[in-house]
Amino acid sequence: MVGYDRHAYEPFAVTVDLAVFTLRAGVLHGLLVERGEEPYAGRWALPGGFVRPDESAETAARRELAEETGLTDVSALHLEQLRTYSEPGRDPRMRVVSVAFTALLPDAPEARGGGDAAQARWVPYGSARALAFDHDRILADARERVGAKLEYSCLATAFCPPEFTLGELRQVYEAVWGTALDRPNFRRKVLATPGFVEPVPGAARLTGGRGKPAALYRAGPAAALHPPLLRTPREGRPA
Amino acid sequence: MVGYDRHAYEPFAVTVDLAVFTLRAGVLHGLLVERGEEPYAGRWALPGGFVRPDESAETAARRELAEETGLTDVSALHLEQLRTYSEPGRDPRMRVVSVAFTALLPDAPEARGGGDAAQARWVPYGSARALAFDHDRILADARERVGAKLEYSCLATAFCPPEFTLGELRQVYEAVWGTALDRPNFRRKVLATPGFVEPVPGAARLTGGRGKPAALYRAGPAAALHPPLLRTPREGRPA
DNA sequence: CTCTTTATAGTCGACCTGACTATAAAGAGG
DNA sequence: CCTCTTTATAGTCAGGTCGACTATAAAGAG
Repeated sequence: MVGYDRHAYEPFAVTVDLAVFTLRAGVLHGLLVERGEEPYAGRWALPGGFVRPDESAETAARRELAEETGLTDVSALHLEQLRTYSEPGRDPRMRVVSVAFTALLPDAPEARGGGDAAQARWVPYGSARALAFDHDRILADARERVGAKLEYSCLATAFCPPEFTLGELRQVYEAVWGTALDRPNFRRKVLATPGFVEPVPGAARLTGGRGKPAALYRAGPAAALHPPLLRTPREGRPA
Repeated sequence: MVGYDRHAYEPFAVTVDLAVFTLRAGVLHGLLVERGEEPYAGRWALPGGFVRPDESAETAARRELAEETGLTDVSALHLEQLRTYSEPGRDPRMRVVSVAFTALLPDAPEARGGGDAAQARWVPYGSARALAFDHDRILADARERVGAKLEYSCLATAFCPPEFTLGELRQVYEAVWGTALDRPNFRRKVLATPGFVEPVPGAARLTGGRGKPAALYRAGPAAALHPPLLRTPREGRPA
């Protein structure tokens, strides 16, 4: 970044795009909005919008998410920069550089449209196709990144409510990776990792559906998983 | 990215910044350029510059690196997006969004200044302090990212010439991690990972300095390390 | 009451890893 | 020439991790 004044520089439009994931009934869903205007009017796209002059990209991402989806506690969700997409021609009208983010949500409030979005909807990841711009690729990149981070970080708890069972935590891995995990082994691994989860002390037990009630856990203070929980595909029902 | 036409959007300047690393005599070095103009005139900074209207950020990164350092075979080096820095005020004069890249070089040709850089120099990582703008942070983020990627990818070979010894490969890990590794264990691990390295067939043996001559290896086809080579600090001389 | 589903405890063997010993092959310096 | 140092490489050994698997407990469905 040397010599601003020697080269003429062209102004760019800078936007943020958000790949927001959640789990609904054990299936990975992404948040999409329907475009109301050209180009790609009527097509589904990732939520996002322009960065304002006084904002960082992170701030803009939280604002746009709140505006377009009606999510309230935007300050609490897990937000992480994915990468920046800058290919010329990715927007047919002008030169747009977009900083993409990945966000993870525990609960899935039915999204409402708002702001610039005609409507917003949670779509199963496998059904999110033919999005506007290069958003197919951004969404795929985001899923791959999330899958990789599950291996060596405690990111999975970001998909869970404040108190959760180990079965719910396991479903996060199974949904994102698309593989089935051995229940006892998963339990042993998670409990053996210091700071990953900690039991809810009040002997609280609860369950959603059938089966033996499960103990509740909270996310622990750890951020990284050492050693990691590796993705080793196993034949069997893909969750 | 919905509704370009409803919100006024402000133009931004978009730049690239490069954190370029290499190994010289077993020590991690970063590439810095001296700024010739205000602001931060005379201060050291990361190489980089403005993205042109017809370029992607990746293309701009390779061009700037060639211009400012005289590196010739820019197409071969390992270049990877780090993240984008967009805080308002990170440039005192205007709103600049910068896409940061990390690059790894095997050999370290003495860098020459050029383009906008008054001069370019390889600086030991520990001595690269008080850089212009937020480049201290970018450089630190880049080193941390490289260190993490050494664990679960075959990235280390990007620091090595086409043919290298396992001792040279081990020095990469030791220099970036700042820890000493057990020689026999490192060798066992690397050779046990399929596709990480493959022996140079022609019974070629060579060495640089003292000690028994070492066998030569080439980078293999693998990109990921499964299972990973974990960073487990050990007391002893920090390389 | 039985079947299904889920949670949880535990076992067993293969494999990985860290720590360590030993041997080989070069240069440095007397 | 001899010895010391340095590096490469082979191998050993014990502890730990992990995948596969069995078993038991506790709930709901029918």
